[in-house]
Amino acid sequence: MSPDRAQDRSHDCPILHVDMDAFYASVAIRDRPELHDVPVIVGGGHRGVVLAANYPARRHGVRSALPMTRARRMCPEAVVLPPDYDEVESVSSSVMEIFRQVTPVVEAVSLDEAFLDVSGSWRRLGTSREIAEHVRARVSDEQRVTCSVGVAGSVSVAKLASRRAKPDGVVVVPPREVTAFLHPLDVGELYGVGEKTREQLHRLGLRTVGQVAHTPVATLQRGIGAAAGAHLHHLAWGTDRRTLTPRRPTHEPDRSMGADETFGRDTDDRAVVVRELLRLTAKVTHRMRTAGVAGRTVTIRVRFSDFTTITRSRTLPDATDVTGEVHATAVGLFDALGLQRARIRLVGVRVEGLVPRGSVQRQLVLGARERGWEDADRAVDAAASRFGGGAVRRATLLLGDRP
DNA sequence: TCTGGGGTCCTAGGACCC
DNA sequence: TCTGGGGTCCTAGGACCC
Repeated sequence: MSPDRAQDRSHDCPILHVDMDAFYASVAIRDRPELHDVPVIVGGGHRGVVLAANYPARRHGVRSALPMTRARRMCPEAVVLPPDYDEVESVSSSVMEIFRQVTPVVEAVSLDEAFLDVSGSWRRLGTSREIAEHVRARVSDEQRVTCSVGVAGSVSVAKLASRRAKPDGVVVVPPREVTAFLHPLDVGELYGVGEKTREQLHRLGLRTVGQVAHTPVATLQRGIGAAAGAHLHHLAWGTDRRTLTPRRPTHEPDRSMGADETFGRDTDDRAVVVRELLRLTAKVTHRMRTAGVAGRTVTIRVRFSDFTTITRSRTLPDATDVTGEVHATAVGLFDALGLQRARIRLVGVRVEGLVPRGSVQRQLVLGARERGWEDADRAVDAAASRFGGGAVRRATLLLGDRP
C-alpha cells in the first residue's frame, strides 16, 4: 500500500453513499444559469409540499417537505417551479448507469440516492476516496448536477457521512473514527429515528448518539420497542452489518402498490369519493397488471379535514388485479364507515400481499361477470399502451366535477 | 390554501387452530 | 374441570424514509 493510500485509509471503507444535491431543483435549473444564484423551490402546486429547494432558498429556511404555503411566506422572492418528473427520471437513470460502470453492486434507494460497494473496484479505479471523486466528476461533467458522497465501512455510517459532505463534497469516515464521528450527533440524525422517536428518546434523557450507545439495550427496547431498540443500539456503535442488495430479486414482487390523492378542496360528497376511489383503483390495478402481480388485501385510507387518518382493510379469498373487484371492495369499506357529513381531505387505495399473477389459483371458477371485467381491463390496458394513459376512462370518470 | 405521494416495517389484540 | 401455550392470519394504527 502506498503511503498515500495508507493515509486516506479508504480500503477500510468499501461503502459509498451517493446523494444528489437538491435533486429536483438542480435538474430544473441546470440549463438556466440565471437561476443558479437565486432561491428556487420545486414543488407540487395545489396544497403541495416542497420537493426540493436549492441552496439559496435553504438559506431562508426552506427545506423539503415544507408546505408550499409556508415556503412561499418564508421566501417570497423565490422562483417556484413545478417538478419535471420525466427529466428527473432521465437524469437519475443516467447517473445510476455511471454508478454501475464503477461497480455492479449498486443499491438504488430512490431516484436521487444509491449505495455502492466498491471493494471489487479498488484494483481498477483506486481508493474509495478516489472512486468517490471519480463518480462526482462524471456526474457533474455528464449530467451537469452535483452530488455528495459519504464513504465508510458500513451502510449506516456512509449515509450519515454523505449528509456531512453536502453540498458537493466527500467525507470519508474510516472505522477507527466512527465513534468519534457518530457520538456527538443528535439522535435524530440516525436512520430510523424520526420526530416521534427522537422525542421519546429525549424524554429518556438521551439526546446524543453517544448517550444512546452507552444505554443498555433492554432500556432502549422498553422505551421504543424491541426491534427498534436493538437496531438503534447497533446504529449508535456503527456496527450495523447490513449488506447491499443490488435490487429486489425478480421473483419477489413489491409488497404492495397503492395510490392516494388529496382533493383540491375537502369534500363530504359520497359520489365524489366513490369516483376518486375508482380513478385511484384503476391506476393501481393497471400498474399491477403491468407488473404481472395480484393481491388479496385491499386497504383504503381516509384523511379528514383535521388531518386525522384512518385505514380499513379487507382480505379477499383470492388474489385479484381486477379493477371492478378492488373498487367494489374499496367502496364497501368506505360505506362501512357510515360517515355522515365528515369533511374528507384525501382518499387512497392500496393492494397488499402481492404475488405473481401466474401463481394465483382461483378456488372458484370465474363467473361470466368477473371474466367480463378482466376482458375490459385488458382492453383498457391495451388502449393505454397504444394511445397513452388518458385515452380510455371508465364512463363514471368522465362525468361531472372536472375543473 | 399549513401539512404530497410512493412505499416499508413494526406492534398489538383477537380469532382460530393444534 | 379453573381456565396452558404456541403459531399464524387478519385488522388497525403508527412511525419512518425519500
